[in-house]
Amino acid sequence: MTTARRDTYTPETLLGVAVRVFNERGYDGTSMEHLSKAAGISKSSIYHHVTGKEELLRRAVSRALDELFGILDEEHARAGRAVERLEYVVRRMVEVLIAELPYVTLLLRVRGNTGTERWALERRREFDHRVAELLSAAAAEGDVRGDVEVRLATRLVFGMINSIVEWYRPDGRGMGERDVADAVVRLVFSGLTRA
Amino acid sequence: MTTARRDTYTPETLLGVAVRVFNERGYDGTSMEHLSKAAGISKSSIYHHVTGKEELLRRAVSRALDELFGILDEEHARAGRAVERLEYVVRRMVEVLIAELPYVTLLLRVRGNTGTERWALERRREFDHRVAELLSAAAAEGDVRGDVEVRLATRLVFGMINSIVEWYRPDGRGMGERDVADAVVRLVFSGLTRA
DNA sequence: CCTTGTCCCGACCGATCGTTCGGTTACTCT
DNA sequence: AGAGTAACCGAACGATCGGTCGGGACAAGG
Repeated sequence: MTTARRDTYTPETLLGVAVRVFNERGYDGTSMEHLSKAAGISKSSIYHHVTGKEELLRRAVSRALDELFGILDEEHARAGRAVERLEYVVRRMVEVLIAELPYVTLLLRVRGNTGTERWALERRREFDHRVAELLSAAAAEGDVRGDVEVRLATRLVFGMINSIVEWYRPDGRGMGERDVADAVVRLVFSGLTRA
Repeated sequence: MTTARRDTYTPETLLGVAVRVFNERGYDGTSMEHLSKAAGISKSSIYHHVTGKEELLRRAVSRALDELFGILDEEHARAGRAVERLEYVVRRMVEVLIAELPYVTLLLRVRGNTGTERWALERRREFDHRVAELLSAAAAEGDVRGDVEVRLATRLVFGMINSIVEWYRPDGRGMGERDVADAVVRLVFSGLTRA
């Protein structure tokens, strides 16, 4: 049992392949046969590393959820004026979305057909709720406009941020995560209109 | 062949049922058996009305695309300052999304596994491009900020608008499409920050 | 009455689904 | 050299997939 090992799969490296295929074809649209072709091993070999298709999904969405909830525990998300904490969380969400792009992409597309998917949807709702509370606090402190309902605004802002997974591709020397985060923060807080 | 007919399916009424199930379970996650249960007729009877599963998808996304492209032909989308045409298109997109909610929802979720899905993706890209041109024109006329790239801003605005299908439910006397459209226009052009 | 066509059904098709199983290869450790 | 085991494979499982087929119920039109 040496530490150095290669050109063989671990659950983690197999997960990388699976998540990529899941995102290309959709979870339901991906068969174990598709996964085996993409991984270059036989269908039955996959079961040597993981218990089945659903474990791959669970591992992937867990990783994404852990990263997102981690944001809320960071210092800048817990101290200061609510509007500043909100801006920090928005910026960090963009960064996490891009850093963990395939995993978050998968998370944002689950429909709720299996137990794992329903659990993921529930945790997502919990995260949304935590951010909505931030926005609500910022409104109470008078730092954001009061003529748009908090719940509605939260959903629209989440919609903007989450849409990143639909088009961002990390091709060399396009825009970096910093550029995207800046643009999102600017649009969310100041809008399109000329400053 | 009288005109008055009822309590029997037409391709259109069957489509309504199918689109609802597609949105609940995902297109790939929906079997013809699921559809037959939801429609209350046998699986084989479905083939009396439509040629198969994919025709249902094609009819649904076509309807959504026709409504969206229709916006661009309306008078207010073709005359006036670009920024005003853009605001009109944004508002009308929200209205169409809500009026044709299940059909647009399905359109926004296609992945590209079949020919029909790839065609839908292509037409969506074409629509996005048309709106991006509007935003570009508004920037050239000096009415929107120049420090956010047009292509990036378009995608983010689309992300915000399209996210409506993920949470809007037409339950009686919640917020109407007018409220949502107002909020979207306000956020897109002026942002969250207190006016 | 009988024909015609609409609407629907149960039974069934070959293909593919996620998963299991028995066995083989190849490397590590003693 | 021999034992143990991690990584892998082909073949096959029952279930379900999208779709086909021949025929029955029923109303309209002659």
